[in-house]
Amino acid sequence: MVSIFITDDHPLVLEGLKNVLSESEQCTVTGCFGNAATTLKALEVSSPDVLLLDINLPDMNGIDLVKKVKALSPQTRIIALSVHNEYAVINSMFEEGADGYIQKNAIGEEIEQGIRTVVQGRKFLCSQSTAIMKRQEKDGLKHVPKITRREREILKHAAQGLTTQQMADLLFISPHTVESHRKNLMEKFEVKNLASVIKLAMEYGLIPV
Amino acid sequence: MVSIFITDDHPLVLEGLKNVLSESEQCTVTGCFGNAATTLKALEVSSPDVLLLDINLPDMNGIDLVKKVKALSPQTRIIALSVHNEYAVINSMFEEGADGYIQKNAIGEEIEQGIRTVVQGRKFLCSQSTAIMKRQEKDGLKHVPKITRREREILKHAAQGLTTQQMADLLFISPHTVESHRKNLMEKFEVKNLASVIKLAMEYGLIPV
DNA sequence: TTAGACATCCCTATTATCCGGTATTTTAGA
DNA sequence: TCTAAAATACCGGATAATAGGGATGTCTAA
Repeated sequence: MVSIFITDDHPLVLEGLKNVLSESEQCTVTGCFGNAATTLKALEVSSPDVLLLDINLPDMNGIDLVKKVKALSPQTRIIALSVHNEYAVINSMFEEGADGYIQKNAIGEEIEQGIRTVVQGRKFLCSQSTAIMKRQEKDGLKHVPKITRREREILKHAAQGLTTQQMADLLFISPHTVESHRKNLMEKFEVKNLASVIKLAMEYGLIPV
Repeated sequence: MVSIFITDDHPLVLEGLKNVLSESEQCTVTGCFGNAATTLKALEVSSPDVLLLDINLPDMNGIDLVKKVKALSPQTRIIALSVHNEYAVINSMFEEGADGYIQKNAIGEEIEQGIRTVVQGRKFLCSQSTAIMKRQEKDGLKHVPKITRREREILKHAAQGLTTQQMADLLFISPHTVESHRKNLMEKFEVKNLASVIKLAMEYGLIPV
């Protein structure tokens, strides 16, 4: 019997997952959580075989969460669930220790198949994500950029429409410094202007809404 | 007995909704759809009492879809489902004829409550959205801006990082024209630079991923 | 058929952004 | 612990975007 934790902030998805898995003979859902904090707390006391993990939770970003989960419970296989389907996100997830990646618009059977695959110690990708991985191997970012605290701050304010001068005044630093951070952001995202940085950062869930 | 159509591109959510509603004595799900096209086709031949409608479908934006549904089946009450929770989106939905708005992280009971409310001819808002509506009444946009085809095109290319000159070359128009469209976009979104236009447009689902 | 929206084009300041650097302070690894 | 790397901060010149005007032909829905 495969024990399973499910973490998702949408009760409806949680309901759907429980429903799908209840039909399976080999699985048993031993825990359901709505955010990162309760999931991590639960992992301190018990380790399921598989964790179905929504990587767009309100209280932590997916990459950091996967890392923490692996540290707490190394033997637990992690299947990342996401509405997004981007090469960089998928790649980063696997680098951090995820064992599977399934898009949320996948059908129930793929979830079961994913669970079977990861408990055997193999990696799993849903069909749509497999397609993306094949197609986008050349263009686009390879990973979700790791940005610093200060850069995240600049990013947030820039997305709100603040100018360099306004950010400088707000953070008590020189406008040149703000420009420097912005430049680094553009380099990390491999684009030529801040508008596309913001687009990518939003797709990657790096800008809190 | 209240007949219900459900439209959502995530099978798991569909599963969760069906599950929640199957427990209710008064409701019966008479149709499930995964996109706008099949939903509209079904509405041509039958009209449910209530349509639970995900407004972030792959093939049509929510505002246009609600308008089309109302035109096809005026007596059907529409409850919009969305992961987003923005004043402008909610407001625009109601203007287009929606009867309810429920965030996808709502619990099952709120869905049932919403259905009961709209069949009585009243409007329904889930608790989180009610909070947003109260809080953000003053600042921010009142509606999702209606943008033209050309503006949408400029928006898309700008989000990809193209400069004015590059867009002009691509679309065989003068750079002045591109600047004009961009200026109009900033006016419609009531912001002072294109970066925040892109942020808002993404939040509103106006930029195809 | 006629107003209104749309798409197009133009001008001039002003301002912000982008780019190529460098310097100082933290952080983390050997 | 010491050192290398990363993060943070700063500068000046070139380029691009924004503000705030205005104008014209076309298409479209009332």
